[in-house]
Amino acid sequence: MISVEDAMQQIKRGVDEILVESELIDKLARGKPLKIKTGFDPTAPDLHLGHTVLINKMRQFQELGHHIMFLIGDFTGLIGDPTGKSATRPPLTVEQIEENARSYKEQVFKILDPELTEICFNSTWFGKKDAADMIKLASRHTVARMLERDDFSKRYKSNQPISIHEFLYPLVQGWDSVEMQADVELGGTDQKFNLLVGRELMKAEGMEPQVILTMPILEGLDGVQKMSKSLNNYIGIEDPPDEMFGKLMSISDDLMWRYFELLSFCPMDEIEGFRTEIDQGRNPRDVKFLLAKEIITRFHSAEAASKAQDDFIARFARGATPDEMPEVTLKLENDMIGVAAMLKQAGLTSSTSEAFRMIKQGAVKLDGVKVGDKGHNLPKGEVIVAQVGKRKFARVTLL
RNA sequence: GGAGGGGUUCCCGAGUGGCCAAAGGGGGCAGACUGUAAAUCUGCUGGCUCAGCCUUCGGUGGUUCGAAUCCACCCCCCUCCA
Repeated sequence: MISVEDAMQQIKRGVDEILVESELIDKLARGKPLKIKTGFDPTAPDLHLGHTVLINKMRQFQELGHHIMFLIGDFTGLIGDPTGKSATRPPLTVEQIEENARSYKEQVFKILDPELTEICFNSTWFGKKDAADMIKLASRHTVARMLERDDFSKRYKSNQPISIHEFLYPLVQGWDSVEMQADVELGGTDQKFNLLVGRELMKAEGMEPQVILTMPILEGLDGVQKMSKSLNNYIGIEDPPDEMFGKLMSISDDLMWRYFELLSFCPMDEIEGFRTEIDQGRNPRDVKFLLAKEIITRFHSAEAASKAQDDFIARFARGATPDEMPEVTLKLENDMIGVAAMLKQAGLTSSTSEAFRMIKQGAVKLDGVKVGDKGHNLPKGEVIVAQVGKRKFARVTLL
């Protein structure tokens, strides 16, 4: 086993905050595997790289020999998560939760070692609690303390409603730590309050409190807002290799360093070496290649990563059309079809109007030749490669 | 329960009878420049059989030659009071 100092140095990578650091050092110094808890919603997991920041940290602990406890909050899921007051989420059924858990494993085990990961469900202990137990749990915390939480206090001050049961969620999450006897709980920075409640409850139970370790929320492809599906600035871990490659290449150089720190397993001193090389004239693009390949290797394979890079170079560095693209067959009603109608039907533009606009802007190419005439017609029987912008292609057969 | 304010195109937000498919900003898309970078600049940003036509301004009816704009009723949201 490596020294406590070395372990700490690795653990600190990318971390936002460790509370309390000295306690973590003490725990590590005992030389026994620590119980590392991380909780996830039981909602349908469609993980993107932002989620993997946390999972990567779990893996790191795993590599350091600690015991990973992957908690699925199915009990809370059965009630329905109230966060986000605009829409009350429908409670999940037991079947849905089981399905989601299966899906979680499939995705998460691309990073974690299944042999060394324990999957837990908080319904195991909360399912047995009755109303009196819950009231007792509720009595463990005060309203004033709850209002310390930033989003609660903001809502309270601005007269936004806060449902009573929302106060119960931090307590439920905290109690999970008691049941699991967690040594460390990992979470996003937005979870800090909830994680601290876990410490309080453990202390009240006479246990040694968990150390909490928060990870930053990863910025999306725009480099500013958090990575999320709804902002469409994400890279899904199930994205195809070419798409992952393209998305990773499109991030800014600044963001690349951030991604290296939080998404790569490459040692920090090596990453610092890349910085030096770029300062000395190395093309940042080539370093970005390394990042893209590492990530695609993780979620697909080394072969897929190499191929994605080759395709990328062929397509963008040399301007070739990709050899794999959607095949579309259109059945024509007449002998001819207008370009705009064809683009829409082939799914390359969302409407005919948009197709006209794209043509006007010089974004449309057929077999590599720019289309200038928006009234251009194509005869039946043609097979052409249609392109809109730099990235959208389709091989269209007109029947 | 009472008093007041508001619902406009993806979002924010102007517009208070015709010049409004609707200012401005954001976002998005495209083009130039590149490393498909970022930043910057330019253009576009409801739909269609696209120099023309059709449908939009919470909903339904009405006034008018003509309504996002005026009237009636309804629905929803917010603020203050209880």
